Amino acid sequence: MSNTVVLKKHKNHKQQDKYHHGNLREALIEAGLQMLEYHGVDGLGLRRLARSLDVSQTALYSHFKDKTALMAALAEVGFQQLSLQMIETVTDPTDTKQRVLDLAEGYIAFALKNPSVFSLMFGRELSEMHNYPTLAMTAGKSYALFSAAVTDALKGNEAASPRTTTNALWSLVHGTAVLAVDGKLVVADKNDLSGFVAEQLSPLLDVFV
Amino acid sequence: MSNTVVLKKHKNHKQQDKYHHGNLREALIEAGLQMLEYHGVDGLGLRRLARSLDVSQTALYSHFKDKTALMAALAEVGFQQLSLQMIETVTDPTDTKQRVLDLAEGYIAFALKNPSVFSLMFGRELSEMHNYPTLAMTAGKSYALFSAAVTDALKGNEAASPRTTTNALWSLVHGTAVLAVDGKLVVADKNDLSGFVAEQLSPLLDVFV
DNA sequence: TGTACATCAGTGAACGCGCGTTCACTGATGTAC
DNA sequence: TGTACATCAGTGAACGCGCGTTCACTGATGTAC
Repeated sequence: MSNTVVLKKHKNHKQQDKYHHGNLREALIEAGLQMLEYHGVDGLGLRRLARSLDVSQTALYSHFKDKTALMAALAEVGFQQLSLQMIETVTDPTDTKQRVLDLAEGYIAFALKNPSVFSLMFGRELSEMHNYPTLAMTAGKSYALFSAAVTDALKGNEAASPRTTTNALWSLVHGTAVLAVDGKLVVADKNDLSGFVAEQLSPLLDVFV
Repeated sequence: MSNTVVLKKHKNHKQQDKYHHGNLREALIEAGLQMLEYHGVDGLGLRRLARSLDVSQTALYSHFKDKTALMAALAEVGFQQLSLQMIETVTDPTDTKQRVLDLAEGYIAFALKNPSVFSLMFGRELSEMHNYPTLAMTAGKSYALFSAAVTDALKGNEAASPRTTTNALWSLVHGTAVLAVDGKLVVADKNDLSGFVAEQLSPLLDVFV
């Protein structure tokens, strides 16, 4: 997260905490992400959120212009976590094909773990993403991560266009994620996601061989 | 559509029409599909729908148990139209590889033309799809259409599992549709969808060669 | 043929709900002198 | 060091909104006799 939690001095004075929260922006984002997963995108309400933090229902207007701005912030954190999870799933960075597969697995794992944030990140609610430049940038970084891996893996294969191949593979991974989240593709063994991903993706991955 | 429009006799008596609509169920579905596309899934409201048909806001309870039942009906019609569009897009049924490609194009064309119905069909709102057997069946038919084509195309390739390959290709097509609908993949020339689909899918379609 | 009647599609008022946003405000803070 | 003050995070009441669903009802219909 770009906005790391900073404990203000006066957090020690219990009396004063009742008025100035001191950390409301971060608290809103954290609670918002949780509420998103518990109650779905439709269940994310400003009043409900404020209630859950024991704060007046308008307090958040000191930190976000409106509901959309809050959602954009949530989506941005989502993209940061997505990138993180993708990177963390990479086992051997030197094996270019395996790297693509691992990034894909991280992508899908994130979607399964955070289905509502995931759908907020890619859904129509925030289609005016260009209104939120930092969100667009953060989303771009996630894409670049995958794009770079695919391009690397294509080295030596002059026939395939990196851009087209990236988009095709991204579609494949994204489609798998979406269908798995919505329960249309069943992940047999939840503890062996990498097995599922490999099986699901391998028939089409021979592009690289 | 399974429920074809039947003009009742009394439709000729204008006086009486004001009370008995005579065709409300079909009218609700038609108007519902329209409202879905105009105002999005969240914009689909029972009261708004009733208003648009000049009917009391509770009239629809004579035809649908509740809002979810109406949405299930809308989704079912969606799947019927999806199947139709897929079939209509097939050019040469004997060319097994081209048939897969054409069905995919029909799938994506439907999604682009009916983004909100599409997201209703696959979204979480109706995840209790098993509560609506005819919906599940109709959805199954769309899947079977694609599955059969893939299986045919794989004839002679003993290595590939039809089921796994179907799911992988479906994910690819579905992912392309979703990303295109949400504006993450840009369709350059709207009048040449088949070109876009071919370019987007071809790098991964060598499974069949 | 004419009439009594059951059926049921559609009415209209009311229920209770949660929502996003505005507004004038107040209390706590850190800072400049 | 102590005090006046600007800043601004958070308050609380109020706005107007649309929603899904319930209920007792009524009007038009087709049918059985």
